[in-house]
Amino acid sequence: MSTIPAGRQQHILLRIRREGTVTVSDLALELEVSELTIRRDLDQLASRGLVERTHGGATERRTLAVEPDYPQKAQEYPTEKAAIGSRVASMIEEGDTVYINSGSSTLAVIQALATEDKAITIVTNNADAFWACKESENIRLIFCGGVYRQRSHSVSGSLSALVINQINANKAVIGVDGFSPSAGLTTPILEEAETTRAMIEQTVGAVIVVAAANKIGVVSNYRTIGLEEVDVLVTDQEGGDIVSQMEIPAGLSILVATTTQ
Amino acid sequence: MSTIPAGRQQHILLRIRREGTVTVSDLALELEVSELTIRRDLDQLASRGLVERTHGGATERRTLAVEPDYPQKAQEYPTEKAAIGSRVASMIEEGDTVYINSGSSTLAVIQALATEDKAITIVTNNADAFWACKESENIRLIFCGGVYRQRSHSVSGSLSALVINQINANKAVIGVDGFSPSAGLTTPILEEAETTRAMIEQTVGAVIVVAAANKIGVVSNYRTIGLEEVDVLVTDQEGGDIVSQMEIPAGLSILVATTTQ
DNA sequence: CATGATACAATCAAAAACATTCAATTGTCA
DNA sequence: TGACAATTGAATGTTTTTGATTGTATCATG
Repeated sequence: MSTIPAGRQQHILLRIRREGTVTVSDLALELEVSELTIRRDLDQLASRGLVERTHGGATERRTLAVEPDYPQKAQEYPTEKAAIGSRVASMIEEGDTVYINSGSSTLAVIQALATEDKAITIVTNNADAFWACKESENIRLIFCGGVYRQRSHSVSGSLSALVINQINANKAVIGVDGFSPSAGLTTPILEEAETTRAMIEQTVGAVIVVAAANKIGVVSNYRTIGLEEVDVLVTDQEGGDIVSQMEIPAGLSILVATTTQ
Repeated sequence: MSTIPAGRQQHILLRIRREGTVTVSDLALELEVSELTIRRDLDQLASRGLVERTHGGATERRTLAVEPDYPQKAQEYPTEKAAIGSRVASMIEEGDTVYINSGSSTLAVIQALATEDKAITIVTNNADAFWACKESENIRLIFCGGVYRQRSHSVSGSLSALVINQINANKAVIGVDGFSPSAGLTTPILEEAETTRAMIEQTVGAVIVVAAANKIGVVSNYRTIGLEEVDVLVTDQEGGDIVSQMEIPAGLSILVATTTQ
């Protein structure tokens, strides 16, 4: 047992990390010093931001002081989107390189992939992908550069295309704001449309579109691609019903993700 | 048992690596020399950056050659870093385009800029910049593309350089893991060093380095640039004391950020 | 809301560790 | 052998750490 401050503090840190909290009196007994000394140790550790001081002891430091709180507003239909997400995730195999653009539906795909943690490469412009993949050891995450847009939590523009043009993927997961037989895939932001189009152009395999029911039949401002270039549409139960009454290209297959699985 | 200094110091290093901390008195007994000799050994090892000196002994040095475990390191010395952050932020003016690389110190700069919310453009590879700037209406945030590294919360590599080469900035805020008169600025990750160097090459104005005291005098694995290319070093009180005893280039000015403002 | 118990902050004196200086020892090279 | 540098340990005063003491703040009960 070290008798110097540094050794004591290291010991305290270990205990806090293992047990979550420690008390001054326990530590004083265990380390055979006065409680006053323990208090001074804890105060020092707290001033370095390594522990959080409490009355009578200390606790583990809460993660980051400011945690990103995006997910809330993005989750409008959480169960439906999660179902779509895991349905799409099941189509991605080990070794794949996948383009995934921005949007709450595609974020659900990233989250599903993150929990499965397969050895894949994700190329995305969705800024939320960072925290979604924070515990996925096997996922290689490549981020497009570009100008950040707060509203969509994503980057886009010519700088993004610069990066995308360097990378060929064998699958693309594309979220849209409008899915229509006549207008094709559409989004309300020009740069987003350009970035999405660049992704699809660099994809040699399946182009998978994810769209919940409230996007089906909708036409937004800017067109990315037509439905002819899409291989699969993954939607929810209600979306499937709407699509079944539409005229869609022959090569486009529809997958309905059921929430009760 | 070797009786020459080198052998003793080797032995000390082994013990520190195995046990985390060592005490002067233990080592003196074990190696059968006076405590004074042990202290001299530890001081030498510390000046080479191999151990961290403490009262009564020494501890493992965490900042050298080891990729930092981000969440742990992120908020060490929060007040000092916040002081450095706001000091640097005051040097950025409306209309500036600023390169900011990754690291906990530079994140503090971004946070300070985010609260001031001036009309500036930030170009960064730090993934935490997204949530840091989430309420800053006037800041234009451009993100470098590239491969994401979880440990440092940043992207780097050739894809980042691709984006950086398109953008000229008039200021650069650079965080480092090592600041040394002889070795210059150094970091433990090759790609980070390359990305940082690319940023500096694209900067026509002031290059501002931020480094807390525990980085001063430290040499890490990969060199980014020499001190001759740095215009300003912003550090904390303790760091200022250390730098004042170093030989630094004439063109490099030192700014000390005080916490008691 | 009062009250005892506990934890805390502030101050001070003793002990430990430290920096500094100087002399003694060792090893090396001319 | 003798000069020289490197290394080591002793002696000095200084700084840091520690625990005792005192009074104050906070907590958990009735």
